[in-house]
Amino acid sequence: MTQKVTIRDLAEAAGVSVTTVSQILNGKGERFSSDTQARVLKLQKKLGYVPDYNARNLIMRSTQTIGVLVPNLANSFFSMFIKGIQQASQNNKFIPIIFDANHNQELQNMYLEELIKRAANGLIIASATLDANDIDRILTRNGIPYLLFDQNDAQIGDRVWVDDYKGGQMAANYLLSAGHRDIALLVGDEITQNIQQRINGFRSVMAKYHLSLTDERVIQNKMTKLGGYQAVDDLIALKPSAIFAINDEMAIGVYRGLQERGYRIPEDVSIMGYDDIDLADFVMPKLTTIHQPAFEMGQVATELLIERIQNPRLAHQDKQLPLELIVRDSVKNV
Amino acid sequence: MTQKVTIRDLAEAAGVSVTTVSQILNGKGERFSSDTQARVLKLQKKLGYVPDYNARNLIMRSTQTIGVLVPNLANSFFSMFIKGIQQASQNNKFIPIIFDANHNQELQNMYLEELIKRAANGLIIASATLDANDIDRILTRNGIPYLLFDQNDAQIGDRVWVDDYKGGQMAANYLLSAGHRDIALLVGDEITQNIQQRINGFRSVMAKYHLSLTDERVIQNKMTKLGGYQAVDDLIALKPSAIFAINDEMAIGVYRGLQERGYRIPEDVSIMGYDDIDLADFVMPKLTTIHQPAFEMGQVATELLIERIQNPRLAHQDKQLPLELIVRDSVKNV
DNA sequence: TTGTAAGCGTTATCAA
DNA sequence: TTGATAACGCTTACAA
Repeated sequence: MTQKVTIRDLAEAAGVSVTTVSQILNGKGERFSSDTQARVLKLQKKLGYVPDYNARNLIMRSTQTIGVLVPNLANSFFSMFIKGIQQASQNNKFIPIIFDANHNQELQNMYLEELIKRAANGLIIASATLDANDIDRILTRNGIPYLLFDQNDAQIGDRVWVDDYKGGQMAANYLLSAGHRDIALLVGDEITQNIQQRINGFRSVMAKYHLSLTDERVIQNKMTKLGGYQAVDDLIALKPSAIFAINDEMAIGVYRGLQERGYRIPEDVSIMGYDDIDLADFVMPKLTTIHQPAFEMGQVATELLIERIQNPRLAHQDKQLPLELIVRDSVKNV
Repeated sequence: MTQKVTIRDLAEAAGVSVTTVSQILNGKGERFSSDTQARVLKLQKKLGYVPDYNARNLIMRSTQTIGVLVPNLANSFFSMFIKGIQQASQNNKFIPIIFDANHNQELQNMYLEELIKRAANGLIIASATLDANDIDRILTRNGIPYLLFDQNDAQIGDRVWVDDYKGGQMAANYLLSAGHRDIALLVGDEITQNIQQRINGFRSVMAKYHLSLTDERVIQNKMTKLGGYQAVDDLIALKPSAIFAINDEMAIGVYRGLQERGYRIPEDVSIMGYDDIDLADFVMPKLTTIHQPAFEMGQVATELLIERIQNPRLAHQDKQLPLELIVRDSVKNV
């Protein structure tokens, strides 16, 4: 339908060989007479010749593509993460292909395979539903470097990370120093490694205060606004003075559930989130939370991955980014 | 680094020819003994063989790819739109490549070119910064079908749309029948064709009430939460009893600005949005808005495009989807 | 029931 | 200065 003009047509029209055309068009044509060069270039324009992408890649073995798998595009954390990826990719002349696995394992497998098929030069996988060892097996076998993120087993491969343990501690310290003792924890239904760390960090500080977070004070639900909303009855039953939601999306769901039931935030119950999505600054009251540098994480992940692609023998890369406590208005001193 | 597993490796391992492997893996292997078939399939899994995309496309001449250009991934409307695209693509065995043009014309041109290079079979362009005629020229010359969305000139090519004029009317009717007369309008800084329609529809109803929306009652800013927030001083200066924000993102920014200044919604000023993003249901008070079926729009756009790809001679396609007034709590009767 | 061999459009090697 | 020719990994007539 498109591109009927091949390099052969062009060569013929110019009365030279395909080698000549190829070399000239790829900037390796200094050795040819300027006459020939001019002729080829001119005819390329005239015939509208565009090298066939597939044929080219077949031999070049580089698609300048990285694949990206996220669990949910609609989560602001991931849209920021993706924007970071796009930015860094662009700077390095790579193209990111993005898939939303929709928290669905089957879909994720399908996309993973699709990305391998399309000869992505590297992958960023920010999705927890696949087993890290499975990923490693299939990708390593295909010689594709990758970077796991938010994963069950982040030890494999390069790594960009934040200290979730410390993040959990920061949250706990803030709540406890504000005087809260009756704390409930709201987490997702998939406890990934990094989130487990958050929980552990949180618990460690509680322990220092000789408080314990028993299992019945830990509520699980989907890691979305709706999940947070649906967890509200469970949370209320615990009569907490403060709730730590494991991400901002859930926290915002909790807002709605509490407010619908007439609870005031933070007068009746304090809320603390995690992520610092753009929205956290736009809800009422503004959400106190732990800032994760999502955009920067996307950038750095991409940069590490591209370095790895360009130099596979590189030593293990590991980059940590800082977390930050963002105090807003959703936690009250008691 | 491990070498990529080729069809030859697999054939060798199975003790058969590459033809056999190729046929079996492409579902044309009935003629081979079930023993052979089983062996090949099993070894494929074991070796993790994935056909080379470039080599395959080189022969098959179809990338099964559609390109997608959106102005801003972080806007929930577009994340939903994309989810619809992904869903429909998946059903039709296509893969969407998604780019966030970030409201940046240069970036958009770059991505457009990239998509052509990569031989995308079709494009969905939901981004207003390119001139529709430019797009048409470039894409038509390359024989790539496309579908414009949210564009300046939606007449070209296939079309999936909602009746924005009517949407504007619905919003106005609701505000006016709630008794509001001092209305301010908040719009984006790029007035695309569809948004102009919204405004026109809104104005037409005002006119019926013998009210006019003078230009100084129309405030412009970026179509983001932050843009809405930044517009608040301008809005307040107009002392409106109600504000119609041209999208929900902006409405939510207005919420914050008003609430920070001590205004109560809807007691002191009513707000009406447009889009019905997931968030609209989670802010306080819940946002009254016009529902656009973003997910479905993505689905339908994709289906139309794929039909067009598979049958280029098809007559002009045009599909309209319904809007709906969603009454929540941000507009008060006066 | 299976295999041989000819391409697809490109770039890279090496000889002329 | 140039050009044959051999890959690249795959699908598909056509043979066997």
